[in-house]
Amino acid sequence: MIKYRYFFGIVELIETALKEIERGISEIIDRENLEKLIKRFHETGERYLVKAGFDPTAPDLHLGHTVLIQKLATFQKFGGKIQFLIGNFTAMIGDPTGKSATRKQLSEEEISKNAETYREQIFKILDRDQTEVVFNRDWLEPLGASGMVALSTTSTVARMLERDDFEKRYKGNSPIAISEFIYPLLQGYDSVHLKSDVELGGTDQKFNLLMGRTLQKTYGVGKEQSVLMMPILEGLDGVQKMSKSLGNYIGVRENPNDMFGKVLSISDSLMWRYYELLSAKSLEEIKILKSGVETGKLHPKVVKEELALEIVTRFHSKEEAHGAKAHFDLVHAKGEIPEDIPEFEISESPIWIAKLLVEMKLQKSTSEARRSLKQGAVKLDGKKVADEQLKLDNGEYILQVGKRKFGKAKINEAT
RNA sequence: GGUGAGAUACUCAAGUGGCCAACGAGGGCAGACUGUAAAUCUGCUGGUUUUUACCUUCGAAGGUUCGAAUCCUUCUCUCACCA
Repeated sequence: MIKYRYFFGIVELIETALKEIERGISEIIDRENLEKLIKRFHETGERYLVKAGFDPTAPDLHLGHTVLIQKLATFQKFGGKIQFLIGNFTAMIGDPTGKSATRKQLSEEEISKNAETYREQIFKILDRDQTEVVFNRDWLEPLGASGMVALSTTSTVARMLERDDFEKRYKGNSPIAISEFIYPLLQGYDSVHLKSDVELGGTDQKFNLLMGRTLQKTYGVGKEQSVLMMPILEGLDGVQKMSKSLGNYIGVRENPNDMFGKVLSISDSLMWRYYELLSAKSLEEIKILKSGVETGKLHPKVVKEELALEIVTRFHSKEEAHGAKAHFDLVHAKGEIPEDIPEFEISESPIWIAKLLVEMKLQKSTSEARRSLKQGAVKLDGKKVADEQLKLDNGEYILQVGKRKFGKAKINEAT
């Protein structure tokens, strides 16, 4: 970046940086501060500190997280040094944001295990040299009870109740744990300790992010962080946010076939949202695709496939992405049976088909299996099963429930 | 600490002695139509080696009754108001 200094004026450089950084964001607080930081970088080469925190509440990162991580990568290009904060302390409390109920607490082992995988995964996107991975237990634990009390005097219950989700729960007679009040304070204190210049988070984090500014002021850090909020990526259902606990997510470590299939299963309208927040394509290119679909020149499915290819390529490889597409076409478009379906050895013969489906984990209970059979949702070797009393003898069979659940059964009577 | 209200299936929410495995809505699953999209229509949505039957569920444990999600007692938890 620096070398272009000789060709462009500094004002243009700052403008370019800001434009890139602001692409797709939902809100920025204290933009002037950010501008100053970028300017300082260009003049002196001094980097500014950009913090983003993640609570290791599940073992894998998903595409929702990568929206933020990609923005961090953008910051790295424009003079930001990333403070990648793993909330191994705050995860024990559970962020109350957006929740309608108190979160379950996680055990220490779970948290540290999850934290480790986070650390591995982020460097698929981030530059290692400009990233510092920090754990908030390192300073929150030593804070101790007295430090906590001091910290909690900086805010009031009334202030906490300003928050929508708390207010709703409070009015709706749902419980709010005291620890949940502590959460924003701790997150804010992280910014005090790290002396962050910028903090990045989801829009739903606004309250917590602003707490960082407030506390930096209260504790006399000498600066107040700019706050950049990213929109929340909707999950596969298109309604609720992508989240591990809701199960509507695409994990970055999922295999290419699943990843591809999941992207293709999102609705057409949601596809544009994913393009906006996840694609490396420029806004211009996306606009062209969109108008192509609107005028009927492009089939939406083709456009969606392109998105799926891009995403799979990012986390795997180009070859694997095309392999996944081929697999998808074979299985779904042509209605054929995939080759890598789970196999089960069954040692009971003859076995009632409903029971077999449960053994193969294609159905949860024989009652459920029975219902599926009645509805004609079960296929045996590609043919619909009409007889719900059917029993199968020794042999190999391919079972299918609905469109997506497959399994191969090897029935061998125990001798 | 006192008083009052409440706890029903994945979620919300009916049901106040038998017609209750429990209305309805959302969600989910499946079928039709499609592009494994959306929208729409239809069916299902506690369990059981077999289902016009049986078993277990309405915060927990006891009790009354031929019979309880419904009545009584105790307990646990939540909320509100008061202090």
